[in-house]
Amino acid sequence: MENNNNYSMLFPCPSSSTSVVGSSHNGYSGLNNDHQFEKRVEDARDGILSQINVSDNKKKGEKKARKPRYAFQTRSQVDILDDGYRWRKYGQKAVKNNKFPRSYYRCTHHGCNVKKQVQRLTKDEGVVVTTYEGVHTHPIEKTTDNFEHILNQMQIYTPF
DNA sequence: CGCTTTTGACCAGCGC
DNA sequence: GCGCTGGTCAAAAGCG
Repeated sequence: MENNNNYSMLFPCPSSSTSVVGSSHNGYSGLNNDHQFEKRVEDARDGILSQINVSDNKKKGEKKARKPRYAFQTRSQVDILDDGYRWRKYGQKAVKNNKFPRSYYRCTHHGCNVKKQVQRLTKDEGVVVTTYEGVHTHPIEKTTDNFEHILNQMQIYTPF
């Protein structure tokens, strides 16, 4: 992963968080290929979940099939990190530990019930924690061009 | 006209 | 048993 501090012109969106997912959807094709990346992210999820964990089953002694959760921290000015899929915001809640509200997004796919939640750190506004829930079973219909740029501006922290 | 976003309320689960 | 936090859904408004 390359740590590029340049992320100013990467996002074509002006400043609103609505136009990104609504009118112009960018594309990519990396997440599915970055299994190793997800693995690390999965590990990091545990640590992050300690803060945002709610009612989900624990890691041990679970009988039911838990949905894969991938959490990663991203350095971005914008909360909305377009990964190529269409996301519909279905809720927003504020967490006590964070002064910033957490946004809940859901994939608007037909049968694709992938959920995504974005949370910012109170300490560092520039750090955005994105947690993906579920796996996309639908191919991406867009180009990787934009996501490649986004990846460059993404600094994945793997302290574990 | 369609789609997405927004805010509030409700429900569920867990803790004490 | 009650309270609290977190999560989800619902209805309405705005924008493209």
